[in-house]
Amino acid sequence: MTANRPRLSLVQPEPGQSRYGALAAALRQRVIDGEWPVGTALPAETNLAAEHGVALGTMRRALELLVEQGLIERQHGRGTFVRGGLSGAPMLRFFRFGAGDGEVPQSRILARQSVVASADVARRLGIARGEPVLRLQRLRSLGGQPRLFEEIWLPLPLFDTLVGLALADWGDLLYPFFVERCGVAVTRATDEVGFAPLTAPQARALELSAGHPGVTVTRQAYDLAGRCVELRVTRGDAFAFHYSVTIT
Amino acid sequence: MTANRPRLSLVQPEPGQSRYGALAAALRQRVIDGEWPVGTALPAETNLAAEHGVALGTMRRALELLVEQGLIERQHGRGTFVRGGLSGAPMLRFFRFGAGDGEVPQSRILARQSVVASADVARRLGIARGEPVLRLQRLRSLGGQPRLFEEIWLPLPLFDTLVGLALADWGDLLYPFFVERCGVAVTRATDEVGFAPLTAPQARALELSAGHPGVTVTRQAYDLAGRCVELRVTRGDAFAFHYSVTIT
DNA sequence: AAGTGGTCTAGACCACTCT
DNA sequence: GAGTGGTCTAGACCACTTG
Repeated sequence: MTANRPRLSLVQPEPGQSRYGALAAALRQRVIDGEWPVGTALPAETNLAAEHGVALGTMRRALELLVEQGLIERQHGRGTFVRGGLSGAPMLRFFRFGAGDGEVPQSRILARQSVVASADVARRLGIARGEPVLRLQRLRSLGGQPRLFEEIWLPLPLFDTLVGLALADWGDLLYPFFVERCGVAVTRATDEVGFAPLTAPQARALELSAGHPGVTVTRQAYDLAGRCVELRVTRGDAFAFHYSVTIT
Repeated sequence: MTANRPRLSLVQPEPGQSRYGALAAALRQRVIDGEWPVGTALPAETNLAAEHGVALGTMRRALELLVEQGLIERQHGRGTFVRGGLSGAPMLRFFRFGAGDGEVPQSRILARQSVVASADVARRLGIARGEPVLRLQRLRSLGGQPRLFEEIWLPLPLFDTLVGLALADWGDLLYPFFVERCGVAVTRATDEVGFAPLTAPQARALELSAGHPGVTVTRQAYDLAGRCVELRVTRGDAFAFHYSVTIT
């Protein structure tokens, strides 16, 4: 009988790269390939070190790197786990609305269409112009009061399941919903914040007057492999906007 | 003759604290106490380790902590240096002005008064209400065009030298100026961003019309020891506002 | 009690900078 | 070549979690 002992898989750092850097890259790839799904535990560090034929300290250094990058999470006495994607309602960190502080907003899809990507949308999604995308309009409310108006573009082969799904089955938070229905985990996003008066349709959706001062947050969201999987433009009342930064 | 050999100074970690954590705290205190001024080099890690009677790896861990905290900077082959305070024109990262991109704005002090701190100013500066402060109004321009209007409060025993200093001698950047004239280095700051229409005087200073959409950035700046050494409220044109964040 | 990650040691060797 | 920080090793022991 053949023992199922772990293979020795050596990692060769590229010239100028450290061994722990190469190890981190290799482990990252194995996570991307689905070897350890979100929420599951990696092998113990001693086993990983033995498997790759490096000292324990070197493997620890590699794992620390992945922790810094937000890919994994370590818990003393329990293990090393693959982190899930972004989950909260991260858009709300920009806004302060009177009552509902920390409360999850209700979501309502106002429109859904399959369209072809315009030049601008294609550029931001990193796809070719004319590729099919799913376009959504969405209104988020707190305490019955409309607060955020969103336009969302999703690349289409990837999100096919959402094209026909009954709108009642959609969740109030999109990112956990993407994981559940499409297996897409958002792990990183960039937000760009700007100021502009609201157009008439935007203002109407938010129950404000046309030309009211508005904040625009343009988000590009990426999955583990670095593909852009969502483009979202959110608009809200500029007077409800607030944001804190610490600089060092 | 007594050799000037370095004393062995043991650091006792508090219960529940790691040794490298205690070491980092001890080194931080020595920096605050002025043992190694801004820009100078700390002793080599081997010497520091020997001086504190710990292994090299432990000392390295402590130094890594201080690097993460932004206190020091390490350069391969050169040494470990105490980081200077914030220096650039960090306010400008919020704004995009047509021509002068990356250019240092001209500054003009419009008003300077010694006053007593109001309740709000005192709270934000962390001093008692009624304490003396220096209040400034300052206009920053790019290419001759006024761009930012600032109100600044400085706690007064600390900034006494600035009370009578000829306004012509002030620099275009305040933080390097604070170091030079008052020995105060700003090492950390928090910014809070919000929108509000400009009041008539604010708009006048910026050559805009009263009620024009404005951005307000409220900054509290801190020195090495964690004291708040500046409160600054900056106002500018909302249409020039832009900001990027990456979330993970 | 067994298994996990966290701390600490004592060394070797390498890569970079300055003179 | 001398001095610095960066990498890597091989081990010991501790602290936390779980069955």
